[in-house]
Amino acid sequence: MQKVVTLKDVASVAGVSLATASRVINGHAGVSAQNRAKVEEAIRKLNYSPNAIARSLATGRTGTISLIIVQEDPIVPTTWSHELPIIQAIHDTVKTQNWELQITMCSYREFRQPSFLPHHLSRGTVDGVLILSAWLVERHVVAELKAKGLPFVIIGAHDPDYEAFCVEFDNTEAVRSLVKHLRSEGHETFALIGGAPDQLHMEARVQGFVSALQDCGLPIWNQLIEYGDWNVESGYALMQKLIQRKPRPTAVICGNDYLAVGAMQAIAESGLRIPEDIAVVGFDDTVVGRVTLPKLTTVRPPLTQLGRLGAERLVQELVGSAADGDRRVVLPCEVVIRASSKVQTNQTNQKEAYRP
Amino acid sequence: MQKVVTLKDVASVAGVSLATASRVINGHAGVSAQNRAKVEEAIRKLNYSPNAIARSLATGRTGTISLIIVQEDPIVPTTWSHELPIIQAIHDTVKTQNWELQITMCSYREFRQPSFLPHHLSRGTVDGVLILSAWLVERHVVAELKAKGLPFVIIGAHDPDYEAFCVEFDNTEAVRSLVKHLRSEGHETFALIGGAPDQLHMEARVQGFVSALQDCGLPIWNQLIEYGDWNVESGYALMQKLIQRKPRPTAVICGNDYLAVGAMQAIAESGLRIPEDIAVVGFDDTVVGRVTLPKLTTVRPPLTQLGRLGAERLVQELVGSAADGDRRVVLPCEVVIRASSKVQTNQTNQKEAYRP
DNA sequence: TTGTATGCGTTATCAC
DNA sequence: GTGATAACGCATACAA
Repeated sequence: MQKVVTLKDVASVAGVSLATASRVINGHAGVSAQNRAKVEEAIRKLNYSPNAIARSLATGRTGTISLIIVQEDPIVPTTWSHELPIIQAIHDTVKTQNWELQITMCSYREFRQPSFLPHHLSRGTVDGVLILSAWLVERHVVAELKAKGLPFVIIGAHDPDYEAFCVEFDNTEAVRSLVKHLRSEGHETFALIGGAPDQLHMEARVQGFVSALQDCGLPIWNQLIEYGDWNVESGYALMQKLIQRKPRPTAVICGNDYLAVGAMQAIAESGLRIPEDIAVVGFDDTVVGRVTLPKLTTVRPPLTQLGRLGAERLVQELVGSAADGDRRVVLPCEVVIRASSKVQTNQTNQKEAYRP
Repeated sequence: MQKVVTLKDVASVAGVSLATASRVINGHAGVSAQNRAKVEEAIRKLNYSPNAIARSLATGRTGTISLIIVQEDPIVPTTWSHELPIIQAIHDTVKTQNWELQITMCSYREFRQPSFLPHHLSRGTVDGVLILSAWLVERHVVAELKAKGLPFVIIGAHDPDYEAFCVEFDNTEAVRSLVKHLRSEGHETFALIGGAPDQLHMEARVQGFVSALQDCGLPIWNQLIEYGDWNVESGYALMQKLIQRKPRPTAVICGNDYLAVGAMQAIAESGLRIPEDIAVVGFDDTVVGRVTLPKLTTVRPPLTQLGRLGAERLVQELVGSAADGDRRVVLPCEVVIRASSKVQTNQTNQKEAYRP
């Protein structure tokens, strides 16, 4: 337990006042080169580093950002694969800009409670907040943050009135692209299976699904939409139901790759062929979609970009350099077409580079 | 931006001194019931909550724990699936005990640099440290933390001298169990493929592999050990090499499930059967092992327990209730036997419940 | 350019 | 029981 060295020590060793030492530390102008050198020497000699707590108390700024990760309850491990690149990008961006990151995870249920935010943020230990959620961020949350004067950014979701800055990706357009692709493969009977319908991205995908079918002039009764969980088992079970339908769908869009893999298993067991009898597409481009046979057509959301943009925006807000741009940023997704939705014309079993 | 209410406001509204108000807040004895009530009333009325920063400065304690996640460089997303349950468990444990969690990720290369820890921890903003790593935590890191008087716990690794408290799981014994299982299936020629050999758990697995073969009385030349990355592509490539070997291994133990899936693809392409010609087993029990055909035998490490125990231990240390037990905790793994290593005797295609 | 003095919001140590 | 008051370590307005 080494004696903790304070600014006072530095000042006395350097033979200057506390104020001068402080000025050097903070790079303020108006210090003679001579004194500056002496202070820097003392700092090195004493191996001094400022106490961030004391500094925070004096300045009113903490230098830390709170990341609130809103999750399913109970937690679904498979959704993690979707959130991780976002979190990673947030972390890297925040750290690069010399901010600390404090992470809190909570369920959507907890997050909605009126007492959650006050309890979590009343400590005065953070300067800004990032909310990573798949659900609507309700008005009272936005109001609470605004009342506290805490800058915040919503990542992956938005608030009902689009009052807050948010960055999302375009789920609607992604599904529309999938439908278009499947349509070009000759499909006419579509189904959609997904996880919890209360999540915003699911809502957006359903919307894309419906609107795309309308655009194609396909009758509404062709819509077959089923909800379950975000996992393999759910995909399996829902697909079994779909196979019984008349007319049987020939193209199934799944809310994520796990659902899709489950669906593929159900199709294979029933003796039908993929994609000849039923085409399957997933969402998220996770590794499971690359180890199935056939490989899975899927959607690759710009997760890293999402996290980076959200974090960058918050930091800008915090340092006061935020431009007055659109409050809502919607990023496009990339559709990755593989064999599960496209009948191979040439037999070149193209090797695809592994993309994490 | 609402006016921030301080303890002074509470005291004046309650008509007592700062000290008395503080005593009530902190639940100290020696306050009259009458004054206590008045203060509590004022707190409610003003919606007061203490400023954690000021409190930290006064007490010298911050109430936050730093979690340092040491990762591959560049980051391998697949290792995340291994770390996530640990992180989740750490988070939940820490939060339940009313501590804040500050998370930092860094590469092993960064972590090793002598300047990393000082830079990261010199701010005085954390009371304790959790290190989540797959690599050896070097002496200078341990020394640095001890010098700072910061309690810390190593999760998933250890230091060279076992001076620090650490919690790991038993990789050696897990591989020994796998070998024993495969031996009982009649295998005599074993191979091991894994990721980076510098990681501690890989080292331990190799050790288990070698010792188990010795125990079985199998000649050392039968050892076939190959290293690559932790992903599907690596498993595919390494397996292709192994297939060429004479004698050809009939049982392959893979460092994780992704490697195993890649290996299975290579075996399938070569026209060999799993498990009749070559048995394959993985590690980690991730979802990919449940969507392959046949399903993958694997090892399920006690990840949640690992995180919980580590975090609990640190908290005990911080509140001074740590018992003087073993400094090293080694948790057993569970072997999950599926069709990729066991020739089915009965044709009941048993449905296994999905376990995240 | 430099130093003195005050405040940041708490806790804790005294006297009372 | 209670209330001044001195820390805690730093930043900064102000005076010099």
